[in-house]
Amino acid sequence: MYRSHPVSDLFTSPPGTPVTIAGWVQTIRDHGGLLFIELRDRSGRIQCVVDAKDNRLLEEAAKTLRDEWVISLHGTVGMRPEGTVNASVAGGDREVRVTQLTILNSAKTPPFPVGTSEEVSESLRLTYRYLDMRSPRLLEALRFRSELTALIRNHMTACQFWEIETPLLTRSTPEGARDFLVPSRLEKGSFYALPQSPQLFKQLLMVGGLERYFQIARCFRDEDLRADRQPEFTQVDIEASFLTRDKFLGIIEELFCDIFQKFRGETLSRPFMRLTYDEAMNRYGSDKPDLRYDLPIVDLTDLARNTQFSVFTSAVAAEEGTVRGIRYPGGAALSRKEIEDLTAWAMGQGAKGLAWIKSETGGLASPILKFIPEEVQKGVKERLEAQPGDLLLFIADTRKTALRILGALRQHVAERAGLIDRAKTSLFWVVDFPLLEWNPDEKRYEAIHHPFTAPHPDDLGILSETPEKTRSLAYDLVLNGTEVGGGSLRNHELELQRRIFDLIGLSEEEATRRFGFLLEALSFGAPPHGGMAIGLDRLAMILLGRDSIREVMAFPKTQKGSCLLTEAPSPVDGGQLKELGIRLS
RNA sequence: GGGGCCGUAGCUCAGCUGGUUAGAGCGCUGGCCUGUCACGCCAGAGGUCGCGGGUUCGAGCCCCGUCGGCCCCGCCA
Repeated sequence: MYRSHPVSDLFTSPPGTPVTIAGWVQTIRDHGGLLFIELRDRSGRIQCVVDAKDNRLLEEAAKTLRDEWVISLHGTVGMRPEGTVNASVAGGDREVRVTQLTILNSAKTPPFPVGTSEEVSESLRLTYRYLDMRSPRLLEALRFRSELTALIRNHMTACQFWEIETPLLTRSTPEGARDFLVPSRLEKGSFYALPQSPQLFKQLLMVGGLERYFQIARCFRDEDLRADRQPEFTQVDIEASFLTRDKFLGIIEELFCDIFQKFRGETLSRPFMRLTYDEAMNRYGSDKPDLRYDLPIVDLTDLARNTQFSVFTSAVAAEEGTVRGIRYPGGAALSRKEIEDLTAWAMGQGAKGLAWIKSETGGLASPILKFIPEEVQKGVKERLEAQPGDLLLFIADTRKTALRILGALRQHVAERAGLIDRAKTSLFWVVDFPLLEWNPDEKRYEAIHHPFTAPHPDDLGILSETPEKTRSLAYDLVLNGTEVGGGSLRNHELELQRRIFDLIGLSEEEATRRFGFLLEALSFGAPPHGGMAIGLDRLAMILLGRDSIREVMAFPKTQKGSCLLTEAPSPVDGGQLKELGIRLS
């Protein structure tokens, strides 16, 4: 027998319990004749004692042990003598008195300290991921993720959703992200693509009458990486038939209530807040604002018109021109240099400049005040609800640019001013996204969500005349300023789907060539349906408070998409390429 | 495609204005030690300063290129 208990069970075992435990040697403290072996398994660590005066041979064997060797120990649980209790660790009040030691495997000296909190470069940890995994930090993340996945699976199954797998070898759909391609041997010159998401399949499942589907689905996108983006990642993919948008959102809300109850002990109130896209953009300059703090963006265009400040007046005179501002609580304390840095930061975001006014106990202060009439100053102060000690910041630009920069500035300011309460949860829906967006480069409309998204029924009348003003039935779920999920109701009527394809400049032949199978499916009695995809990795990352998605994946890739452990991607030998009919240029 | 930060012993780092033999702590190896828990004490080994080129009497340090890691913009329906 290798073991009778996981280590953490011993923390509550009564003294005298005979136990066999197995794991890795965390450390050995050799006092010459008396040895302490700290044994680690995935559940925890326990101190084990070997005493030469009880068993000299055992003590000699124990002396040969080294860190990270794999051993099995037999002994009895005992309480530590008075004065030797370590209150700072779990199980620090007891120890295992060893009577038998089996060496299961030796180990080379690890390239970095294993299982400690010491910081080691991430690239080294990725190269030896299996060693890094032995640390509580990574074990906790992987255990949490497993429990999260289990809860989602149980919840969805209990709600009558069926878990269905969809193909990983599928066809390329050039709309959207870049595909990873897989060459076909049987049909040389043709390629499969790895799915960016199971989007089309889940709609086909609805046409197939499955009514409620979900999947913990791996997705692949060949785009540049970020701290929260990997080339392969996991989505909780969901689709359902015969549900209105609000009914469907309710189902997702129940899932998130379950998640927050179990993992945060937090009871979320339903329904979740619904923010329209327009509200989110106008008030917070982002379609995924962090509402753990408010700090709204304020429109000052009408006031700016009545100044002699040419930056403002010329911006306002331009098409779509606007002046908007934001409060930086406590920002009046910033030095000239700090304000310059802030300006440089804003310009890095694409701002042409950053106008500012300090709100002090004595009144306002700023180099631009001389261009601003008294009553306009008063209006600005009131509208921004400026308190003494605040710094007021202004961007004059087109509406779109001004909002985007102020949205970024809002986040930046909140971080700097320490306005973000980490204990808070901000979870809400953003709804009524626009359906389409004009792409000036390609001179055509593009789907904002994806081309299967249904237009808002109230806007069907304006779809043809002003496509860009048409709202859609798309929705995003935003958690603490991160989009954790998004979806939409789909076009289940063939004619409407054809109209959308037409609007995004997809000719009938092209639409048939790419999505003919879907269009045909829609013609065979597709039910009203819609769904959503939740980013499982991101959700786990946020719930654990980690700042990188790599922290919640067992084997993540680097920013250049390589796996330092397996050294993928790698060249392949000529024979393999020949078989596939591929010649490298 | 673009911007920024980083690369010195197994690990984490220091290394001044370019100066002679590149250091520390931890780890490792050997020895001692019977209540430690970052055990302690003694001794020892350990370096392609990421790589290539250049400037210089002289480069870990300056310049150019390159490789790798991280963060960001673009990109990610």
